[in-house]
Amino acid sequence: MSQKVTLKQLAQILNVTPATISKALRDSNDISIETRKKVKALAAKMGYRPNIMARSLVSKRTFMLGVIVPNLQISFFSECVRGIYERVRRYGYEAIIMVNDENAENERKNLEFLSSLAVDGILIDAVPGNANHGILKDTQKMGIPFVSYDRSLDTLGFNSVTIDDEHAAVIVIEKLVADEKKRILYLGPTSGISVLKNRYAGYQKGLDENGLAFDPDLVIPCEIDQINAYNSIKEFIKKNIPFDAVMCVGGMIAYGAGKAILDAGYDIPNDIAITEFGDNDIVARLGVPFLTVYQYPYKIGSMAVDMMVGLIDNPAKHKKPVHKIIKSKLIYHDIGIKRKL
Amino acid sequence: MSQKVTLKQLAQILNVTPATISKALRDSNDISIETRKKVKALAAKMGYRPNIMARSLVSKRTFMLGVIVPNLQISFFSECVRGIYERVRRYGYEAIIMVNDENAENERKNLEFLSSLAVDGILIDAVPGNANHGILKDTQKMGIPFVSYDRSLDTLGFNSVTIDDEHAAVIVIEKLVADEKKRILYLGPTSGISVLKNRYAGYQKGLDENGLAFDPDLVIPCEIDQINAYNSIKEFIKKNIPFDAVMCVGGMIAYGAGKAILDAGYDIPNDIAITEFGDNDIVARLGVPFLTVYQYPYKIGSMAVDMMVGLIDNPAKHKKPVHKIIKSKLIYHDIGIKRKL
DNA sequence: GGTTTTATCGCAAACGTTTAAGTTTGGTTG
DNA sequence: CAACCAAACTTAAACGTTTGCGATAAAACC
Repeated sequence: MSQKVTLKQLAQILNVTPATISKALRDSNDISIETRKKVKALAAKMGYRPNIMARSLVSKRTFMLGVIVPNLQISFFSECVRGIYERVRRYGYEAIIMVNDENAENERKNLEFLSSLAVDGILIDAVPGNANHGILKDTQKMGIPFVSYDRSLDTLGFNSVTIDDEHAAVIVIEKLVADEKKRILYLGPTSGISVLKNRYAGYQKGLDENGLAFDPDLVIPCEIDQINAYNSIKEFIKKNIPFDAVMCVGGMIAYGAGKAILDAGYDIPNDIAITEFGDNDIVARLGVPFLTVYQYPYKIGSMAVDMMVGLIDNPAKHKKPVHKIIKSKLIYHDIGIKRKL
Repeated sequence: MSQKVTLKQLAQILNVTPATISKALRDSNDISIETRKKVKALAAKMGYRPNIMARSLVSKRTFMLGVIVPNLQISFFSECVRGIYERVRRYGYEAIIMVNDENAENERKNLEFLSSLAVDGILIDAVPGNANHGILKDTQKMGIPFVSYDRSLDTLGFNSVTIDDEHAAVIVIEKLVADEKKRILYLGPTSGISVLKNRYAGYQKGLDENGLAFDPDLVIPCEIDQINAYNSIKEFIKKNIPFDAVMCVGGMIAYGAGKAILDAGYDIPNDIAITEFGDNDIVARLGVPFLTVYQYPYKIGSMAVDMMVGLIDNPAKHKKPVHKIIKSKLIYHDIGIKRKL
């Protein structure tokens, strides 16, 4: 055993044709039971591993699902991925995980690779913007089905699994108001992907429903990036505009913002409360309590897989896109409270 | 454009053979410049994507590297993976990421899949135990080179990139002793993978060098699992054996142990200090200060890739296994300290 | 006993590429 | 002008599978 074992080699040893081996291994009743036994025994002994590429070339199925995820550092995403690959395996597929790092160029390469690999379907949490809409559309037309998770891609007509962002944002505001907060900052992009738009809409709706006036000065656009969030808040604090809470669109931003607030000497959450979406581990690094929207990422992932498998098995469903929305849950993290006996 | 475009189709349209298209796309100077232009233009227009499987079948190279990682929830691992895939891409490869979830059975399936995929090499952070040593050895013999990262696999003669676990553990003890800690628990497996053995050895050596007696009662075996760690500490506390610090072999364990200690009403770190390896986000969830060994996971990943590419390009290096050791850094996380102006 | 069935296997094409070797055409050389 | 050469393709085999169809022989049927 010093190079890869092939069907042909097994065939030669047993004095039959490769076809016989192939059929024997797949338990075709074209082949006698005894021959099957012999073949399987030899295959096991020689450590035979079928070549997926050769198989897929003819069978037109790879039983691989492409997964594109923004990054693996944010626990929300890694939980999604876990939901995906655990579920995928149950269906007899394998997940090919690719990271776009919130970068359209990377995502394009991911898509090109996955379509070159001829995966049976792609689960995607796409970057903001429409830079890749062309490739996405093309890839879909080539017969590769898509399901978008977390962030929906309505304009492309993909099936999707998302959360109730707008409603969740409203609930967050409600809770902040109940905590006597009155001047709530919104930190993050306000447009682009659906998630952002919905959260921003929820922010406005929440203010309205709770008798607070919308103040454009309290909306701070910033990129989805720690450093950028840090600097944005730092600059804002310099303006001396009073505020008592920051609603952040995600964990990275919440961490950067929280750090800036702490560095400025404020108390979280007494002076300024912070909230985020995703219940991300990284926010805990601040060591202060925070409010978060838990989005059941594992469930998002596994449901996206269910949807995809349905799509593959019954492409007719592709006609009308299906959108699943998962209900989120508000959580208050009491981190940093020292306990004593 | 409604199904996959192949070389053959392009050839038919341009009235040439598939071979011509293939060569044109790879800029062979077998083909005239104008033909090349025409071919490339058409390929772009039709959205042609080469079929990786067909290509790899003949070229015997996939330019894919398999990556096996214990999980993606622990930030140490996800950082390793980031180091890997970013580096891998620079070399023109793609990373196929698989998770074993610390489970030998999963890992076996991962290995079988990767070898079926005929990846050009496998980077592995293997599960404890030798359940898969057989497959690992076989897979290697079939011509797939291995590099182990984080955890080494000495007995199999794989190249490896690891950290200075033993020395790091000694430094941790040193620091704890400087903080007046005298009865230091060791929590986690003491044998199995190299990492565990080395940390345990460092624990003993550290005690010795700092004038503390080794007490087997202070060594608590437990699995690498939050719940298990929680229960282990909970049980230990019931015994009323005094202790003032816990050295945990990893983030999961540190989190479980820390929770148990807090639940029992103790103060961290004043009553009991906790330490871990990996600087994992999850420990921050406790909201208390902790001591950690930062292991430069990104560097571990990228160096493992360098090593692998070297191995692929020059298989002669396979003769004598190379072991790289990365120096770690001690960090004290001051989480949970409330700041005021 | 002739015919039909059944079991067991071989044959050969196909999947989409790559590549060494061959072919044709036209031009250059001595 | 014969001999050679380079340019620009084509041919065909190969990579490791799968699969429908055909072949053979033994068994079963009436």
